[in-house]
Amino acid sequence: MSRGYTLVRRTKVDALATKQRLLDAAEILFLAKGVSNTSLQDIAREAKATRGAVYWHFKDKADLFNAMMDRVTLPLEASLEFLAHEELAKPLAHVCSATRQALLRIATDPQTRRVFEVATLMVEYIDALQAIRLRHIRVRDSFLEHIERCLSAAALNQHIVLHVASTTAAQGLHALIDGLIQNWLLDKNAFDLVEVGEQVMSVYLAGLGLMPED
Amino acid sequence: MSRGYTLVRRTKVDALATKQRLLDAAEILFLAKGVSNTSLQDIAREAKATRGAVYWHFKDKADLFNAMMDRVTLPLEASLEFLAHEELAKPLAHVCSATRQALLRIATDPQTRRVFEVATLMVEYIDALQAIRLRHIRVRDSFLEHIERCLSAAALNQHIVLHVASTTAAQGLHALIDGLIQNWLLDKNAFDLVEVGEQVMSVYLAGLGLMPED
DNA sequence: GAGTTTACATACATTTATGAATGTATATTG
DNA sequence: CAATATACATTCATAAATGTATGTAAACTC
Repeated sequence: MSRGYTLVRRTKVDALATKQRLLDAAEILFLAKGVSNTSLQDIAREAKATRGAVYWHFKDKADLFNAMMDRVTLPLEASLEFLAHEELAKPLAHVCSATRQALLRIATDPQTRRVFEVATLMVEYIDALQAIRLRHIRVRDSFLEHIERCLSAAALNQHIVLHVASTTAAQGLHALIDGLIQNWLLDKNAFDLVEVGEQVMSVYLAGLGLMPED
Repeated sequence: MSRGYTLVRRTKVDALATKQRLLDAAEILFLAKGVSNTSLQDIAREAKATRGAVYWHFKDKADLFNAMMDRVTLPLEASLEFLAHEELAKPLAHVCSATRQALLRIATDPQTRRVFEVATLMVEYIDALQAIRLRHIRVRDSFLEHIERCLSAAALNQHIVLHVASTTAAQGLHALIDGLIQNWLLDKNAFDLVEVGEQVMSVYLAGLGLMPED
């Protein structure tokens, strides 16, 4: 039964564009209506495509979700990885500026903010999406390791002994930043993320007995 | 068409018991499969009832969800309210012990932990459930106010000036505890919630320039 | 330039959740 | 003790989402 198929010409570049449009649409809709409340139909429509396109590019919704996350988190992880291998003359200043960068990015880059907000507020950490929980844990752990090394190095540099175990110190710093981000996402008018972030972090570092390096 | 209805006797007490069983079932299933992935059918079955019972006691899933939250958070909020009106001879010790209590409760009381975990990881903050987001914000704000008053009072008592604005100081402390809880829920084997909580909090308070009161 | 693959669009079958409607036996009330 | 309300259980109709299967035209390959 041959009925009117609309003329199209799809090159590889077009296909990639379609894929990105689908991911863009997913971001928007996931944020607006929640992940499980958004159907693949919705996504296709928003991207001006059909479910056929969705199923061509992705196995299912979980796969699409993961791809959406990857688009933002993989670059972030890569830059973290880079930072981790950097030589650290001023480890403390390094942690501070890296954190500042992260907060600034979340506060100013719409895509990053969208995806973070989806990941923290608009998705359920069910089995089918366990990849994100595991990745979340993995990223956190490598982040913790990095912070811990920096704090230890800073303590050594400044000839002091941290007031608590370096692992604990790192966990606290991470919780502080993480908690701040979550709270900010919950209500963005409550405070200035970057400003407050810097201040409370220096409070915490002072509490550890560390002096600012700059 | 009169066909075998199973004999039952339902008194008001029974009805309340049924309602509680439904809420218990919801807690378990929401935690295991996520809120939106759990049907009212599932809940009824787990509670050894039918959807008829669910719709009798609750308007819909959102209503049931809110009732489940209320069962745990209303008592918590009440005790917070109580603390807020308490006379504060030792404001800092008070904040510390209240926080300790909270962490201990989350770490040891299964129901509290379940509901917190559902609220942070297993639910999407969609419009239909906006009540929880609003409540979350409301509870946080009253909590922040309380902390801020305590920190200001402590600073006054100790004749010092906080290193940052009291609002900011409170936001940091809250983010620290909140972030710690979230991280612990994400992976309970990563660290001891109560132990690490106490340590990082004292680090933070020291950073503010405050001495322990006890 | 014929064949194959790509990149979708469309159609179909199945499952599933929901809300409303209705049935009904017991409890409660006047 | 008769009437009514309670506390469900059952049934029904509908809507919606998913995955798969299939159609198809343009792009790519040799």
